[in-house]
Amino acid sequence: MSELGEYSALPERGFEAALAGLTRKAGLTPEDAQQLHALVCELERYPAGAVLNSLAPSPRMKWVIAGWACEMRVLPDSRRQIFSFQMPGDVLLCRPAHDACAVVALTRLECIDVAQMLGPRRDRGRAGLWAAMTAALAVNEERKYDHILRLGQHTAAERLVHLLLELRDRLAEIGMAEEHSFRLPLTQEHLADALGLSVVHVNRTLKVLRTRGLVEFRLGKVTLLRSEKLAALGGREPAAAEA
Amino acid sequence: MSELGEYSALPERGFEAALAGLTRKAGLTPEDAQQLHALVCELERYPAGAVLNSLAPSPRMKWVIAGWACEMRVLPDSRRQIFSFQMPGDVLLCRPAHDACAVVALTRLECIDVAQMLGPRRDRGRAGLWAAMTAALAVNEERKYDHILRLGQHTAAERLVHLLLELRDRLAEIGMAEEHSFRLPLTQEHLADALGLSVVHVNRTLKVLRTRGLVEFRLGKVTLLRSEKLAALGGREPAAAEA
DNA sequence: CGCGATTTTGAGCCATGTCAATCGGAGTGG
DNA sequence: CCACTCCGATTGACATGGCTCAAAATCGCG
Repeated sequence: MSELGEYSALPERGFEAALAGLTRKAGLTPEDAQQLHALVCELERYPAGAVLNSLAPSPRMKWVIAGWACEMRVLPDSRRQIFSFQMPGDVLLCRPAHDACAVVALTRLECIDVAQMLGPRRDRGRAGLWAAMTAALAVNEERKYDHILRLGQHTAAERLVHLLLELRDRLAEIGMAEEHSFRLPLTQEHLADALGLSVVHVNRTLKVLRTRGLVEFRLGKVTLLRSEKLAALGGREPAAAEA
Repeated sequence: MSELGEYSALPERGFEAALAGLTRKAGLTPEDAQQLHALVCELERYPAGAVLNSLAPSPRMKWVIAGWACEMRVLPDSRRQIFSFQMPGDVLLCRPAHDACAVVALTRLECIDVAQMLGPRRDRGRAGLWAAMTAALAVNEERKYDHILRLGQHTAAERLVHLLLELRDRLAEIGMAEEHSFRLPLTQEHLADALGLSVVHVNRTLKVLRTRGLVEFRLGKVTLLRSEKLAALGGREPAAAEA
């Protein structure tokens, strides 16, 4: 499990991104932001590949500052399904390991355990933060509808494009995407596990998209071109003619 | 959209089932149950095919007493995806129509608008009910993980069996399933839309399962035989040899 | 008894999976 | 600096699950 690129070389930068993400999802007040900033010193760090599920029976909420994580489940025959990806600004719900899914760090991960921070003093002016975290969690749930749609109705190319567009938009919201490209610390195998495809087919599909001049994906960097065509392919606009 | 069988011929029967379901999910106190019973007079009724999404911008929570519903989304090219099924005892979240998904009644449906009932008087001893409804909603969310797994990793037969086993267990919890069979007011097309398969292939797969003596599905009644084999197929047990 | 909805079946095609080999880059030890 | 190794990306050959089109066969209902 190598890391395609370093995330959060600058902690402050990571915090800004995470803050932007949470604000977008939940409308933080400046005071909330202040309080969050004060908490950064209590950062939790995990190496790539770490499993974050709580050992205790009660779930824990963690606010991601830097790095990527995912929810996944592994079947006894080693098939794997990734349910969602989390990036800075997202909130993770870490439940006991035997639960619906495991939470795994995909890169080096920095986060704050929200329950730990807010739980004990929830009523002393931190209700706003709590609500924000909950709202962020709800956004995660919303995305599951898109994911089910991808898996149930989309073709391989559509799934790939649809997911990449989602990730681009989310990264753009936290200022981690450029106009036409963004860094993606995922392996083609991760994409395959998320999209219900084989690695080989993900690769072939990427090749097709590359050939059509729509998507570049090399060295952890994704470039998306011809947004209109892509949007059509990803099912965001009424379908259009072929490229 | 014809109805395969009448649900809730006996309102009281429906209420008992719904109560059992909610209790299972949220641990109601006897007082809570009493309060719920008092609310039954304010029942909402919808015909099969009705769309329940709220017109108002705020979401509404509805407790299903009798009948089936589903969350679904229709793509511009008429592909359809069903995200979840709801039966008595489940709680529906009806959001504005342009949202992530539509909520559609699959049979005649009877339910109680929880927000309407509990919202205004939430703090007067009804907090328990509110919590129960929220807990029930969370159970719905949990099931989405299984659904994603089905769509992403399972073969047609596995998806079908896995879904039928889920529905059987849920019906059993509310006393609406017999030892080896239960009534299922769904069309093969509904199953197809939920499982990301074509109707034709659902039909063929059912035929295979029928031939193997595992599943009968006729006239809205499902019969499941040889549970061990089924469980293995549905991925509930470590895999076993062929039937 | 006829109609619309659903279920079944057949034939043929295409998307996607599997198996297996190669390639390329990054890190490691000598 | 080179040989080695590992992981991930690519590619080819081939198998097959699931889709489409189209037509019967059934069922529920008026």
